[in-house]
Amino acid sequence: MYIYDSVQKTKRKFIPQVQDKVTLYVCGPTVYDDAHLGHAKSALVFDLLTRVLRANNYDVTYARNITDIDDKIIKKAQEQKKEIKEITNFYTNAFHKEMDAIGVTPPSIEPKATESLDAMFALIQKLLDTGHAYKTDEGDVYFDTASDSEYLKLSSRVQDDEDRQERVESSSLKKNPADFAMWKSVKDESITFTSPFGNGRPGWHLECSAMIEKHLASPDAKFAVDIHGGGADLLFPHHENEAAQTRCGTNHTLANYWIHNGFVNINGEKMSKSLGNSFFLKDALKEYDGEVLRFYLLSTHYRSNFNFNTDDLSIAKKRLDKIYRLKKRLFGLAQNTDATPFKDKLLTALSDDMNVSEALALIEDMLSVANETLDTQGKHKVLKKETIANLAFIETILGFGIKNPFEYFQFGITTQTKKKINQLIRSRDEAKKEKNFELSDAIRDDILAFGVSIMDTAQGTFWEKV
RNA sequence: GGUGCCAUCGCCAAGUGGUAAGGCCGCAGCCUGCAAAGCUGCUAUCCCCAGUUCAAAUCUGGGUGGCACCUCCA
Repeated sequence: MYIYDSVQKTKRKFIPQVQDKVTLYVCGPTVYDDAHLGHAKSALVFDLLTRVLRANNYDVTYARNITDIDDKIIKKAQEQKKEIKEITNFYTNAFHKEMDAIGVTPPSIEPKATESLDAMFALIQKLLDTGHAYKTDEGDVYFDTASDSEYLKLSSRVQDDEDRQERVESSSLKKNPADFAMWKSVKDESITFTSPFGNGRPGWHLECSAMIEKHLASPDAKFAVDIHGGGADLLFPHHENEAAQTRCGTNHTLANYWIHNGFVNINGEKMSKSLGNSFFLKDALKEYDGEVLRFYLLSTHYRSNFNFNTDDLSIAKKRLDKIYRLKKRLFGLAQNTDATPFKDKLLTALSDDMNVSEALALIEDMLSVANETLDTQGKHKVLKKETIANLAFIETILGFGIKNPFEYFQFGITTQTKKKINQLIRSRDEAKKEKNFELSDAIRDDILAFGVSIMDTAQGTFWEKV
């Protein structure tokens, strides 16, 4: 297994701290709004990573947090005159539902900020005790970046105070403009949490360090986790600050390997909440099967920037269709999980920093060989058995082809329409039997008008949503 | 202004020192009553310039053109 480490900027052989066991932590969503395609991409990348690790026989503990304390959540709660919990529960549930729709396996642990306050308090206290943090007269607690000689090494940055001072609204009470809040005191009426440091709420970066310490880190481990991941924009300041807190407040370095996934752009522009061009996952799921979105978002290497457009999405559908068509040809045959050369090659490709492009090329080749053999030697039992094992492995490791192949091709078609289509197909079959091709072709046009295509096979006539 | 990433066929996209994967589209053919699906065949020397090397898309230097981060962000 090889992983590109985005901090060392090189591909490294993956060696976990404890043999056969992997700890993985990924920064999850702040639950104040619907998930967009970028959230989907990130979740898919780390879903694939855990699948590949598990296929390599690693016992993976995968934690992805839910940030349910945040200024934006509080703001939304106040605007809508709702309890914070009401907001966070709603979006957490929506997130889970949408992740399920694109085939993302739930993480092993899903810690929430609201359930990790004790761990956060402990970390703040430790950093105060060791002189890495200080409390201001206003009641805020800041991390003292000057006390950490390693600060900014993670993101390979150089300190640029002058610039930062201009750009960041800096509190005069901070010792250094780069210092970041771990605890923000709150004086107004907004919802606050009680802490040994007064009422207020935690800084964003704190929760990840605290949760990792609480749920994943072994007491004497050199690294708190084997792998830490998230979107490329999190490297600075979020991960830099997390790393500083863990380095100074615990006896380990935060992570051995860092993985940062690239962005999803729309029309060449970064999709972001502030730009207002977000494509929400829930909207995409109305138009497309979740698995098509999964295939599309995973079809480009995880580190590349990804330019979303519907043309490429429909190409992704065509490619996924091919997997399902082969499944249709083998429908109803006994499952098996035999070892095959194809499975070895696929695992090797994906174990090389998740080379999905190579994996897809291998799949295309496997599909061609299987289809060709089925065309010419329909009773080739060995080929059928092997192909079924191959398809099952594609399902397990990539999550492609998990549905009933007939239902897959009926996405978005209502029961009523299905009935009508089936009636028309029966009429057409009769016309064909009577060699009345003029009539049968006319009926076919009627069927095509429903936005489906039909195909005559030895097993009968089938239709597919285009 | 600082830091970093990228530039491969009409489009999407691997490959990162050994002589250009795959997909879409297109063309030709097989199959089909005709289609659809499936199958077969065909289509690039890698942004520009210079250098290193027996050998470079892959390394180095210089251009040009995109993009990202430096502020909440997956």
